[in-house]
Amino acid sequence: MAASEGLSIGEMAARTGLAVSAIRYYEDEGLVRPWRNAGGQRRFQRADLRRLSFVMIAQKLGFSIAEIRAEMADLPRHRAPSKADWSRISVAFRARLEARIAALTDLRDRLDGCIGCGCLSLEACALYNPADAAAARGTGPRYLLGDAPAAK
Amino acid sequence: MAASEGLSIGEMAARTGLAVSAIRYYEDEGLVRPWRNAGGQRRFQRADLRRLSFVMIAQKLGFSIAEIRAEMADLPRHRAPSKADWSRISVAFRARLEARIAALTDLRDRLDGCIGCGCLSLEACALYNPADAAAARGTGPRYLLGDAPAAK
DNA sequence: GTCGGACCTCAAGTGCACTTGAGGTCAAGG
DNA sequence: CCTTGACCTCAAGTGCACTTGAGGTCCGAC
Repeated sequence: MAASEGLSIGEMAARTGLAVSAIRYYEDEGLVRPWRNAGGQRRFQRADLRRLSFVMIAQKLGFSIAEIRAEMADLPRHRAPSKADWSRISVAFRARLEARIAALTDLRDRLDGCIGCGCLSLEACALYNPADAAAARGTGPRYLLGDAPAAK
Repeated sequence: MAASEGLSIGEMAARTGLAVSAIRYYEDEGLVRPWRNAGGQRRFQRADLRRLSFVMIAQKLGFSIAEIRAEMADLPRHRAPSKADWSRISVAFRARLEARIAALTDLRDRLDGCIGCGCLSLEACALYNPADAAAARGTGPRYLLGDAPAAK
């Protein structure tokens, strides 16, 4: 039971609540980088629990995998991230979060004056202009609240 | 140019900023119900501009088509909805919106104490429990912030 | 040593919200 | 009357975030 043993994918799944298949998918997406044991099975660092947790939270907040990958790019690849590393991420993340909350609140405040009144015939309503920008972004489901998905 | 002429799908697209194909899709989904002219082309009421606008805003807020359909179910099907109809919807909608904002704010407040500290090893962190509920909901992309998709 | 469960890969399927394409019909201006 | 562009239907494709399945390997307990 040396510290170098690492956690199996099943243990990771049990501890995070993620499906095993989801964790493998996240590996494909570059969000975690387990090593392999002699038999070819994945072994995870304890710190990877945090990485996956971060992924889960960010997902819940509406960030795409690409965005999350970008957000986590600042974490050290091969060593367990320190408390300071996570704090740095947290600051950037919090800013995005604040922006999202502000956008929602703003929308809510305009909604009262907008949906109830006659301006929903649009042309003049400030609510739609941001939507137009999103509409120009091609196929697939749109990203929420106008945040551009992080490229590549 | 009698009032009974109605708007073509192209006009609707131009006025809402939606793609023509998206409007047809929304019809398939039951979000608008245009009638057909002699030649089989769709004709829309002016009030449908509002319906589509509502769809666009709700989409931006992260509601699924099914949820939006449920939300709009209270609107009169065959007559142009009155200001009172829209206000009713708006109230319900605003409540969902408030809940979403509250969830985000709450999450943000916990994030500071959570991501920066050691608790992201989870097991005890209040952030994950809601996520577990979402994980039980089967295939496909998860809905944001724990709102259940409207059934049917 | 053998058995079952956990693990592996790779390909294909799923759900949502659309878009694109093929192959045609309709309507308004010249 | 004829053309051109807007419109029609229906089937298939797309991107994201996964899951499911087939077919096989590994490992820990008995």
